[in-house]
Amino acid sequence: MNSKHAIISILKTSALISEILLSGLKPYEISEQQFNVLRILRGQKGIAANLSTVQDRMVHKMSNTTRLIDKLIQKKLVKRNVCIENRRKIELFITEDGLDFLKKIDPITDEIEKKILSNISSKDLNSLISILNSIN
Amino acid sequence: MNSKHAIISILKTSALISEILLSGLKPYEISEQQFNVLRILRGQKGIAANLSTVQDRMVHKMSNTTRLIDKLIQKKLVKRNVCIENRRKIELFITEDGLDFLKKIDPITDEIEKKILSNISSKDLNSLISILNSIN
DNA sequence: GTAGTATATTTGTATATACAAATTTTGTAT
DNA sequence: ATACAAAATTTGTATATACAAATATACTAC
Repeated sequence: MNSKHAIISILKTSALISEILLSGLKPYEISEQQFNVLRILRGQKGIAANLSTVQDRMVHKMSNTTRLIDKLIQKKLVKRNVCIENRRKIELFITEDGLDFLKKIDPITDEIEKKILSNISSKDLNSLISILNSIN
Repeated sequence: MNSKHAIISILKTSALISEILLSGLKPYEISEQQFNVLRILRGQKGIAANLSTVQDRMVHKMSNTTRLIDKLIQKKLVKRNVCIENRRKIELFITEDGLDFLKKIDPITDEIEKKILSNISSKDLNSLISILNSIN
């Protein structure tokens, strides 16, 4: 009974957050997934990431990360090299343009995220995080 | 700081749940959204639902519910009539086939949902639900 | 009743995602 | 070395979703 409620609450809340975030990203012409990948690459702090690493860390494990990254490369936000030690792998980096781009968007998403959670006490926020983390 | 963690936890948990549910639905060749609409129509208990009503209740407010419902009609799981009092509106019903179909899938999703949340105490489950509901 | 506006849904088209098969490279056993 | 299997990514194709414009009907004021 309750599990059904919980599941629906999680899915609905997530969909709501995605919609709000997406509308914030829209003026910048970047999709939620592209934005997500860009932040993963920034998190690497200069260390190369393979495609499969990126895929593992993505929120949505999608089946076509190659083409998603193609888009980011077209926009010059990401660079792609073939890995020398293992030519099957590729190495992905965020570019300077990519870092600048994120810096521009950071305050917007920060504000959206705070606003969405503004009703929640910080105690509840911590409970929420720990309960959710015990699901994964 | 914490809001970012919470947001990511919600999005990731939701994506995980969707993936697991989707893999459970796959043998039945129905998408998560189609399944969602079907359950909304069942919830109407025989009362007609308009397209816009369905859209409002959907987890993901998508822009093309017409074609999603076309698929359900092709499969004979849903019926569509033009509303007589207001010919702009349409009336949607779940069919007997649709009800049978859901009855077949219910135990599967029930089990998946329980399994996903099996680590969570019922006290935590209630906290989770109430915190999430205060976001929407 | 006509014009203008609002409502509800549908359609055209572009983009995104899913799935399976193909490609390229590497590792392993013989 | 050769054949075979595994790993990492890419590509072809089908389906799903997003967005804007179009259609159809109803409502309102004049």
